[in-house]
Amino acid sequence: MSLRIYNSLTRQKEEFKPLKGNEVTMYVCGPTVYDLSHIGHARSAVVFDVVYRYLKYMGYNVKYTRNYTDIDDKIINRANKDGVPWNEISERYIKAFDEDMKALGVAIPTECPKATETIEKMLEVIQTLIDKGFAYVLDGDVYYSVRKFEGYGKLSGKNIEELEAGARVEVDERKEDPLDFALWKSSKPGEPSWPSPWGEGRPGWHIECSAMSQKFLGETIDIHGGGKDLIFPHHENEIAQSEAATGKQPFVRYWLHNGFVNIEKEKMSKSLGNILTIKDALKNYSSEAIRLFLLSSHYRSPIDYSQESLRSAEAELDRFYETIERMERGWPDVVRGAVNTEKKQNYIQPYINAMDDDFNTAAVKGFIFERVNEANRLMDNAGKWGIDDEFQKMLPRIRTGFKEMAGILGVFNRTAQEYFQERRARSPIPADEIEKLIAQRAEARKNRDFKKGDKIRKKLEENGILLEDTPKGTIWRVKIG
RNA sequence: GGCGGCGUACCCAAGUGGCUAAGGGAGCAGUCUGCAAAACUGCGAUGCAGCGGUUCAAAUCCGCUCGCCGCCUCCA
Repeated sequence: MSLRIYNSLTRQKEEFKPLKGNEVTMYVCGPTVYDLSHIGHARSAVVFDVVYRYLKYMGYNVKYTRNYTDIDDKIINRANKDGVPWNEISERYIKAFDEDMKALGVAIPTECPKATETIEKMLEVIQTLIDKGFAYVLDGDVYYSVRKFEGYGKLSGKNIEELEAGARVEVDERKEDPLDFALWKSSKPGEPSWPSPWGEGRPGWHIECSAMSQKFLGETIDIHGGGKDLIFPHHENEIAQSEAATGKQPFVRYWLHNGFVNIEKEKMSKSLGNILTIKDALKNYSSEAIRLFLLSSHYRSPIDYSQESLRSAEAELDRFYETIERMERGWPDVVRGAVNTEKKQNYIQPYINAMDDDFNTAAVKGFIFERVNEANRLMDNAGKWGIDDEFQKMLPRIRTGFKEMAGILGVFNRTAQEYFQERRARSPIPADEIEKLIAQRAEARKNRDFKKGDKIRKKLEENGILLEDTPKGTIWRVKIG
């Protein structure tokens, strides 16, 4: 088996083969930094983070670029509203985005260029488009002439005539065709601007990605990702710009698009007022739970952010880490036993097959929990009858498999101690107070005063603390929800 | 109106031609426990929206119907 990826352009799964040997070039549309990032941005970032990690895991040398759109109407509007310079807005939200990414454990791409740092390349591409007759200048604006590009609509499955008929955009009468889009916008007084051959102005939205991908990754790139909503017009326009400018097809060999995040069954939108920022989500749930939730369905499907689904993710993490803790506490030497490479490869094959099938992280999660069950069963038996060959053999393999996948998914990758420490940090009652009550309960139990002991346990449970009596003493954890 | 997608148990979700339809959450019962918790075991879809068709064989392919959603405008 080898990696197969669903390509939005051809609408089918295709075997993945990089253009150049072992090197993979990948570009993902980053955020427009005019406000805090929301859970939808988180999904896109996490999904492509896993793609990036998996490609590296497979041994590819991956060059991954994710941009910041730091100049745009929305940023200017926000700056005017707040009464601050435009770049204060973009810098503020780039910082916020970086914090969010760090919190979610998203690896830093090879390059994170800002649009405003790539103006020169944009001017170059625009000039080429003008020279080749794909763009025209109008009073300091430059427009792309959509009809000149044969194949416009191939990604989104649209045809020009229908677009024309259904055009809902207010038509700028000066444009040669209502479908034409801006490559360069002349600036009004007081607006941020850069010098250009056509006068002071700023770039249109679509041109930046064509310019940045070309600058950092070359004229043809292997993978281009983004949310499904970017297919039209953004990615369609990128194709038109890039392929027209370079004369090379395809601009992108594999187009990947992730599905949306709904909130309690509703689309996230400003008008509904249900935008969930990453920071707000992190107030209620751990980053690992959020990440696991995001990877629990296939990346192309829509998913629903709800209290129930996030609690479910937390319950899964609890189950996973309790198993890990049990393994490492009970049989540390066995768990750390060596696994020979050939056996390991064999053993993790189901995981690899799932990832190879268009990054099926949900199936990977399913397989992990099959192994969690197996590990617990083995440990139950070992506890009863002692360890046998099967136990010696399987436990290290299971643990190794978890570690391999944890590195790719970016979840299940902590130690049990770290995990439970964080869970305990969310305790509604101070830890020392809990410890004190546990000691009191132990004393009562020693005196066979179970009534008193149970009362303490019940009181703690009412406050969200669960007790577990183990052979090695009583441990506590924070209840989910 | 055009384009695309989805509908699998109480909830989430994998499976897209062929073993008893993964896994998680919730629930019930049992083992363990002073009692619990955790863990384990068992129960839970005779069926994959409905109806037809193709096939030796379909949740999986084809057609129709119903329901839901996304894009077509800035949007991850």
